[in-house]
Amino acid sequence: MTATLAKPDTPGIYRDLHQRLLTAQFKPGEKLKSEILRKDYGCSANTVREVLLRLSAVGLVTFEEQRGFRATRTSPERRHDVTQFRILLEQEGAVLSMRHGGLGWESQLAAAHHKLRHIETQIARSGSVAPHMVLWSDAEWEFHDTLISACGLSLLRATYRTTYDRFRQQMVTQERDFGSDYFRAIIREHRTILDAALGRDETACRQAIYDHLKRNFI
Amino acid sequence: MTATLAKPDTPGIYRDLHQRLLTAQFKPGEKLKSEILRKDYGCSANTVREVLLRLSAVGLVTFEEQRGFRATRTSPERRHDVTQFRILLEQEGAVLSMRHGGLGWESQLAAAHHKLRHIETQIARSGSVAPHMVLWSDAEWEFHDTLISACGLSLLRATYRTTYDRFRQQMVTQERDFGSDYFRAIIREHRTILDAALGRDETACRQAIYDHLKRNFI
DNA sequence: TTTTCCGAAAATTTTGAAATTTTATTGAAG
DNA sequence: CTTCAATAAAATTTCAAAATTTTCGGAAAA
Repeated sequence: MTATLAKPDTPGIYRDLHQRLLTAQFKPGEKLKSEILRKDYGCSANTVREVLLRLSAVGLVTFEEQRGFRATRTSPERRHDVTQFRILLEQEGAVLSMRHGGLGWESQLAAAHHKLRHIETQIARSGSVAPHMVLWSDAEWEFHDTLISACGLSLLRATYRTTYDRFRQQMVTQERDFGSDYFRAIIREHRTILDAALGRDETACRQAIYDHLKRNFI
Repeated sequence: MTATLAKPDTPGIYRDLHQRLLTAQFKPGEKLKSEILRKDYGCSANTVREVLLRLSAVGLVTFEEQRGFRATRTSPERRHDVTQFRILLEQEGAVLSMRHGGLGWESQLAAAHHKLRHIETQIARSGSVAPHMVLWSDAEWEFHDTLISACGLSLLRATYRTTYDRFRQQMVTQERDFGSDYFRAIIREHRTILDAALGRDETACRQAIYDHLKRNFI
């Protein structure tokens, strides 16, 4: 994979490393040596350093002065932390969206949910996630992002983005059963969130978001 | 000021620039040219770049691909955004602290408030903030940070730190009356927050935090 | 007058290598 | 056999300069 990029294209290197970190192509805590990555991408060590510095800004990479970069470690504590914070941001963002969002928001949310549901149904039927993984990832993100998109706070939304990515990074290494049953449950949960949001039921929406994510820290 | 630092000490440069950004020593939107800063600190352009990259990660500096760095702009919209987000994080953090915090937390909060109150009283008496500015800044931060310190979510606390700094950056440029009346009001507000927190009154605490910050976006 | 297009100057990004620091290895002493 | 120090190797950080891109100014065309 990791196609050798034509020219020292920093944004491209960033995207590629970002993707690799979110799909567990580095073991948690694994050292990210600029010398190695330099060869992977055919650029200088400094360019790699710059990208790693940016990735450490969003928490996917851990930086320690004078001792380089590592893929951020995973642990039950981190998973708990990132999950709880994600719940908090998503709940508050969703509630604000329900207050401020208009018909446009409702439509976008319904659209995002429709697409997500379609993909998840396919996965549940086929029983295997792998061939749909990228598609599903994008659709899942779009649904959750749309949910909070009308909150009116760009900082909340930006923080949610990085938190969502950290969440993914923590979970992708977790070996769990992603079979049909899992996805059938997920489908129900997304539907419940959608209904609560469109019904402007704040308490129900908070609960639905919690229920959707609680399996990740119990 | 900006003492010429002995050796290429990146953390020191970071702290100094951080401080300068929070005390409005750069105009909002002002270009931060590595060539200039390079001479200020007697280091290479690359070291400056690295520091600016890190500052852009916490939002104090704005980075645009191929067109360098600027002190983050201020605007009514940004002030609104950062204030609302700060309120949200502080309210949630405080409520969680009130649920999880024990006697240790109560003591620390009381201590932080005592120190803050002492400094604010001096300022209100003397009528001028300037000579106490650094002291007050530190004490104010410590009080608000302690308030949320028992929330149990390190990500919330870390996000609050950067949000608090962004808030400061947005506000320092605002020419307002920081006379005795202002500080007498602030003293009351901090006291109200303290009482609500120690009394474990979640609704009152939420309200007190809101009242403390609402002047910044109305 | 306004717009567009060149070329010069300025600024940013990237490089390759030197300087510094950390980590690993080896061997002597307890 | 373990502990510690000295040294060698490896990795990170910094530098100064080259390569690239943007910005600025003025002339030509509309």
